[in-house]
Order: sequence, then C-alpha cells, then structure tokens
Amino acid sequence: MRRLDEVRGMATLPDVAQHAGVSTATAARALGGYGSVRESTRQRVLDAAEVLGYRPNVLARSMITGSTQTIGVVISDIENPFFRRSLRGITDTARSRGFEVLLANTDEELEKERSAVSLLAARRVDGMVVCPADAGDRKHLREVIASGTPIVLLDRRVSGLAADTVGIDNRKAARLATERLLSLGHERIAIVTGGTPEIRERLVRPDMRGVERLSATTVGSRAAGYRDALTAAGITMRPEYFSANGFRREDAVSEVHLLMDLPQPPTAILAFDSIQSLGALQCFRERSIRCPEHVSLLGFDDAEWADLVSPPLTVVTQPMYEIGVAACERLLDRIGGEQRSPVHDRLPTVFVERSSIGPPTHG
Amino acid sequence: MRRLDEVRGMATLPDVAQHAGVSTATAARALGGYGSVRESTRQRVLDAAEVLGYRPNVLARSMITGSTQTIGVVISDIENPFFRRSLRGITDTARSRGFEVLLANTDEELEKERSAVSLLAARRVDGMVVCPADAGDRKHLREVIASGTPIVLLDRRVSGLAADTVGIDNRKAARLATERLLSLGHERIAIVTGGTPEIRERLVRPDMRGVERLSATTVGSRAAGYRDALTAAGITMRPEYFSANGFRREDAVSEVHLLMDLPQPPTAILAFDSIQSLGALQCFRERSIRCPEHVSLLGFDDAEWADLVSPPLTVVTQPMYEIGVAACERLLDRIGGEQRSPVHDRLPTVFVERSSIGPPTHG
DNA sequence: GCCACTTTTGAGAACGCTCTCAACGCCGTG
DNA sequence: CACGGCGTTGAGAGCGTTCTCAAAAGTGGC
Repeated sequence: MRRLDEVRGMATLPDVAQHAGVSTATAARALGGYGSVRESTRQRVLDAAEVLGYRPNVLARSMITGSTQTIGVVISDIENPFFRRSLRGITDTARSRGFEVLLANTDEELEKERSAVSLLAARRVDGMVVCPADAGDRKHLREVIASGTPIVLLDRRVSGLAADTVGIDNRKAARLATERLLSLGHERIAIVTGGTPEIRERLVRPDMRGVERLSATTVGSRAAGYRDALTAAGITMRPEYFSANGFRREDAVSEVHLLMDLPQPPTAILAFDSIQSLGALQCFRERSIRCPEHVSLLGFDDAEWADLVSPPLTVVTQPMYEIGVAACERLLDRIGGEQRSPVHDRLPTVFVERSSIGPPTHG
Repeated sequence: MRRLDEVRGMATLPDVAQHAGVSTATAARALGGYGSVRESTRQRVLDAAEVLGYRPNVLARSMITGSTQTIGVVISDIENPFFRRSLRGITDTARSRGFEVLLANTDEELEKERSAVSLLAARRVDGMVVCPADAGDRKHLREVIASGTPIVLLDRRVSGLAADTVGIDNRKAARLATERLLSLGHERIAIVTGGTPEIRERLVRPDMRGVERLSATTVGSRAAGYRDALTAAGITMRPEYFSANGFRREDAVSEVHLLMDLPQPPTAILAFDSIQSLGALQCFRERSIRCPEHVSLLGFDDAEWADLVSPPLTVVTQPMYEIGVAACERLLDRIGGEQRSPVHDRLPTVFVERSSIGPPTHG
C-alpha cells in the first residue's frame, strides 16, 4: 500500500491519518490549520505527523490549488555582477513572501532562453523574471503571458509585450557619462559594449531606425545615449570606436587592443559593464598604458573591486539589488492578482567619480 | 469542465485528446513517445497539441513517476565568488542532464538552512547540494538523507553524515601557503578568516581537540593547516593574529586595522577568501600601507579582479567551477541509483604567485 | 428527553498525468 | 471458419493532496 514510501521513506497523509486513527480529511484539516478540528484530535494528528516525520507533498498541493509558490528566473549569467546582485534581491524578496526560486542561465542565447522559459512553464511556476536575449522573436514570452503566467522583464524592455519592466534609464545614464567625458575635453570617445557585432551595424546606420529599434535593449539604449551626447556636442561618431564582440573579458581585452592600435586611438573609453571595464584595465596593463594620464576609463556598475583596482574606477552605478527587489515585488503583486496595465520602473543611477578619468593628453 | 484552464488558459491532456478524437491514454502515448500508436493518430494528436498550445504539467507527471527532475542547491550566498562560480558549474551540469535547479541562500545562518532544506524536501527535489553552516546540529540533513533523498556536501565536510563531499584539501592548501610565507622569512603571519569568533576560541585552545573538531569546516581546516606549518617551523601561534569576526568586507577591513594597530603587527597576512583579501587591500589603502613592501598579502580564490588590483594578488586557487560540476555529477549519479558508500572528492589547488608577497622588511 | 443548532468528522470527487490491463480489429494459417 | 498473434486503442486506477457535502456527534433550551 505504500509503494514509493518504502523506497523514499516519505510518510503520506493517509499514513498520518491511520496512525492517528482519523480520516485523511480530518488529518488534512489538523495539519492545514483550516476547518474545525477538536483540539484533542488535532494534537493526536500533529503527534502522528511528528512521529512519522511527515512532510506534505507540495506537488500534490499545487495540483489542487493551482499555485506552486515558485517563480522562475531567467538571466544570461549568474556570474555577471549585475545579475548576481539582482538575483540576490529577487531571492531575498521571494523568500520573504514564501516563494521559491527556480534558476536558469541563457548566456544570451535565444535557444537556451526558449527552452528555459518552456521548461519553467511546464513546471507551472506562478510567474517569471526574465532578462530577455537582445535579439530574436518573443513568441515564447508572449505565449507564457497569454496563458496567464505573469512575466516581469529585468533591465531590458521588449516592445509589444504586455509585461512590467524594471531597470534604469540606460539612455540617460550613458548620455550623462558621455557628457562628463566631453566636459573634460575628450572628443575621441570609444565605447566597449559587450554586445554582438550586429548591434554595431545597426547603430552605425545613418538613419535613426537602427537606434530606435535598438533602444529596447540595454546595449542599444546606452549606445543611443552615447550618440545623443556626441550629436549634441557636434561630434560625428566614428564607427571604429564601437566595440561589440562578445560578453567575455577576453573579448573585451582584444577589442580594446584593437582600439588602441587605431591610427587615432580614443582618449577615453566608456565600458558598458564591469566585465568590459576589467577587460580595458587588463589591456592597459598589457600595453603599459597609464590611466587616466594616457586614456580615461569610465565604466558601468560599481563592482566590489571598483575602488581597489588602480586607478580606482569612475563608474555609473545602478541599484542592482533594488532592481531585483522591485522586479520581484512587481511580479508577486501580479501573481497576487493585480490587474493594471504594464508599468515600467526606472530606478535612479548614481555617478561615482574616482580617479580613472581626467583631461585628455592631446585633444 | 475546464475550471482552471479558463483562467490560466492551459490546455490539458484530455483537451488535446478530445480535440484529436482519441482517448487520453492514446494522447499520452503519442505525446510521451511510448507504447505504440498508429502514425496517423500520432500526427493528429501532435497537431492538436500544437493548436491548443499544450504544455505537459510536470507536477502531475512527477506525482506518478516520483521524480521531479529538480535538485536543490543550498549555499550561504550566491554573491560569494566561490559559490557563484560553483553554482554555475552545478547549473550547467544539471541542465545538461535535464535537471532544474531550485536555489536557496542561507547567509551562514543555521535557521535559514533548516527552513531551506525543509522546503526543498517538501518540494520533493530529487537531491540536494548543500554547503552546510559551520556549526550546529545536522538533524535536518540526516532526516533528508534518511528519507532517501541524496545530499552532496559542497566545500565542507560533516562528520557522521552519510553524504558525498566535494571540495579541496583545505588543510594542505593553507599549510602550503603558510610555508611559502615562512620561506620568505616571515614569522609574524596573521590569518583573516571570515569566520565567527567562536572558531577563534576553539583554535587557540592548547589541546588539539579544538582543531580536530574544527577540521570539518573550511575555516577550521585552513586554520589547522596554518597551525601545522607554524608548528613545524617551531613558531608559536599568537592568538591576536587570528581574525574571525564575520563574513562581510567591512568586517575584514576593521579586523585588519586591528591587526595593524598591534604593538607587533604581522608582516604577512593570509586571507581565507576573496572577500577578506578585498578587505585587507582596502585597509592597506586607507592606511597607505604598501604591499608587499610593508606587509605581504596572500589570499584564497583567484577572483576575476585578482590580477588587476595593485599589487596583483598572490592566491591559492581552487577549481570552483569544477567543484560545482563534480558535486552535481556525484549527486546525479546518486539520484540515478548509485549505491556505494560516501566518497570524498578532493580537487587540486593551484598556487598562483603574483606580486603581493615578498620578504619582510624587519623580521 | 426531545428538538433545533453548531461543531466535528468522513466519504469521495477532483487536480492532470502515467501506466496496467483488457478489448478490439486485422492478419495469416490450419 | 476457427484460431493464435500482433498492433492499436480505451477504460480506469492511482499518485497525495484539497475541499465540498452530508452525516454524525455534541450543545443548550424547553
């Protein structure tokens, strides 16, 4: 009669009920704390559960209630400073509200994202926090939302998707950072994006359509902000100053080398995330380039090491933990039944000036 | 007849069966790819599933099969460099074998660990990778194992628990690191452990019992290795050279300040993880202490920034990703039914010498 | 000691799936 | 034409819960 239990040793509700000499319904009431149960029987059931080491099977419960008390988180890489800090915000919030977190990495690959979303949906998570890959179709996300599972987008915005978004104003932050560089006298400012070459092509196009379509993505928005600042200052963009060739540190290192090999190398570099900053720093070290004397470096995200490298890095900080918290809260509200139309939270950034930027040596 | 579906829009197997004009059994066979189904009906079912956007309910399947294809991971902090890298190893391995990962942070708090383990058990995960808190009873772990859910311990070893362990030989690694410092001529070597004050007390006790009991924990093992090296060199340990007062960077900073305020400050510091290294570095910067001229610094774990701080940090590297992979593989093997007695994997460490250590100035 | 009323209890359906078992139609063979 | 064998199909039980509904057991007033 206890097939699985003999193997896994898990006591079930009928086991407890039998041990306490009551029906499963009564046992369920006593354990679940609903309905009304005589105090003496309640105690008897609780004791029986204790003795048998009973643990309710959440799966069975979920089948009835339709809720799994679980949210799925789909991000490109837990090791990325932005995501790991946000993830912490998400897990802390979820946990405090009684939800569990199912995790999936995508490495910015659309195919992995699709399968992750599909798997999480099959697992009937109550909702998802997704940081969508920069390109490709969003049918899989649309389907999930259509089926009634809310999705909150992290960091990135996808047009035409009925989902809440939480992030920062990337375009503005990048514009402000670029303007600071301009105000120091820099005119040859390069960006190291940590994006794909495709992004670069789109950005370089003379019509604005490229930028507009891009503004849905983080890299695109930031690139657009960079472009805004240059345009406003009357400086023409140079395509060779756009680095976009992968997400890893090695990619950034070689990209910055390429930049410095240019006949007219940039006098300042704007790195789009802390991996890119690290890559630039490593390149500088390899070439014995002094920063900020020879080149200025300005990065996104205040990593744990940002104030301890040499020189201490000037950065645009985004409230990563708070973004995670906000995203999770929004999602839990939706799961709780909130109905209003999608909202797009934009959390404030902070500019932290340290010593990695200065006036250009030859401008 | 479709109560939940009208809300969540999820098609069920009976829906698909009805749409295809077959029984649920046949639909299940066609979708599940087992039994024998006529090719034409199979196609009809598949089409119906496609049309209705059918997604199998994994929960219901799990109830039958008794397997959730999910593992739980209980670690102290995803943001910690060691854990986040290991976690990546775990998730990659799990995913490649068709398993999902349920995540929980404990912040080294036993209570959180207990509730996390209990929740995961209630969710019927097929197994868990746990990095147990350094102290306290292990009843919760023992219960889970007794109920038939395998556990693999990450990094730390718990005596008397029938669980596999994956980590490094912490005692040896610490001994080797200390010996290197000794060989440079250092005699006043301090450790910054990132542990609790209790650990310190136990280690200082004149009898060996303290150390022995500690050797089950990471900090304890490393402290023991440090002690081994000093003892072998005929140097008496100084209790004031043990820093153990929390896990955060600020804690480390103030501990190192305390160390440097000593009448006889250490000439070398051994930091037990990269957070502690960062703390030491920050303290040095605050006091304008030059490293390695004034103090040598040797750390555990080769963080992404270790070669880019100044001075580039000398470290003992552990193969964090591989530890995660090994732990997950071991666990999946157990889940697969492997029966042999617990094994304890010890992966090799690598000593990476950079420029943060040198001979003492006055020895 | 009887009736209306409340509290406590149990039987059993439902959730969505898997899987056993028996039945069905179809074939060739004796 | 009866028979065994095979591929295909459907009915229905079961997984461990929750929850509805009705029956049983108490409770108090008269």
